[in-house]
Amino acid sequence: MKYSELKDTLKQHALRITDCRMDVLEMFLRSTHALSFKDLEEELSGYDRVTLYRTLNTFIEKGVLHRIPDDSGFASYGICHDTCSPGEHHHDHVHFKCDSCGNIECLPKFNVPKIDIPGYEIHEANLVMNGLCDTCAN
Amino acid sequence: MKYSELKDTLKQHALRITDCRMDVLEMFLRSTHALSFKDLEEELSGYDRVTLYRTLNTFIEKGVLHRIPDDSGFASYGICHDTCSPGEHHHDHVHFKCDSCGNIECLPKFNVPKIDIPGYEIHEANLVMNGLCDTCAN
DNA sequence: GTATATGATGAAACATAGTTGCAGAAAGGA
DNA sequence: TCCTTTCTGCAACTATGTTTCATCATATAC
Repeated sequence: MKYSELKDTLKQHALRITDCRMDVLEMFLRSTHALSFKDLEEELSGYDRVTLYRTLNTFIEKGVLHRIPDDSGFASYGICHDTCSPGEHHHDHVHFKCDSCGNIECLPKFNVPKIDIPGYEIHEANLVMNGLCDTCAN
Repeated sequence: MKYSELKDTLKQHALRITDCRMDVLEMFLRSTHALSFKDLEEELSGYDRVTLYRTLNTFIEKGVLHRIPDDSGFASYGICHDTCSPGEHHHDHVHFKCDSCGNIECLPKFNVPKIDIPGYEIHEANLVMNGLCDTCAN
């Protein structure tokens, strides 16, 4: 990923260009799967824990990343490929967590089916699947 | 809920009859929605935090309760209405969390749609919806 | 009913995930 | 270059959940 492209991405989201943000963003764009806080902390050990947490939260606010719920309580984060605006995320894709390697993937090809519940107002739907990914299953 | 029925339920799951388990079970059977740890702690303040956590974990192991994933990291728990055996849960119903009152409900009438991902082996699927429940929406 | 083995409880300490306040440093515009 | 804004690092704090161990209760065998 080119430095100038990373910079443009940050600017597009009205974010200041800082070392930490550049490195975090680069790491997400390079990765094929979602990243946990632990992943970031291990690879970007030069930054303070707090700064990494704040960077993640800022990215979520500005629509760069989305939080992926996980039954184990560990949060993971994925790049927003859709058109997410600050404060408003529109993700209707399925997430998958491999029980073997632990990787979490966004599956943009699979949409969460719309379910209508009478009397309820649905704002968001998250579908997380568990099992074995194509690498671990074979 | 009758005392004798609660006792039978515990016995059916090979669990010893204790005050804490009876009270926790009774609370779940009485509630219309899923309960968080906080809910339990507030209402059953006579028991130690640790005991409540252990009771919940035991119930999950034995197939009495199931854990409901939540984007905010707070775990919630719901009664297993299906035929869950110790160590093996079979839940294919949808969960709903109200953004207004915070209540989490199991929706046994709505099943999680089966999605087949080529090369993947799916063991479990969780669908959590957010929005306004029928009480808060009207 | 009493003894006994097994399992449950409470208290303290520990572990982990995430947040807040504040001083100093860096980014970006004038 | 100056100045305002906002990031960063550090320390301390909060919240959620777990482990250890001594004590106590439950179920079962006698």
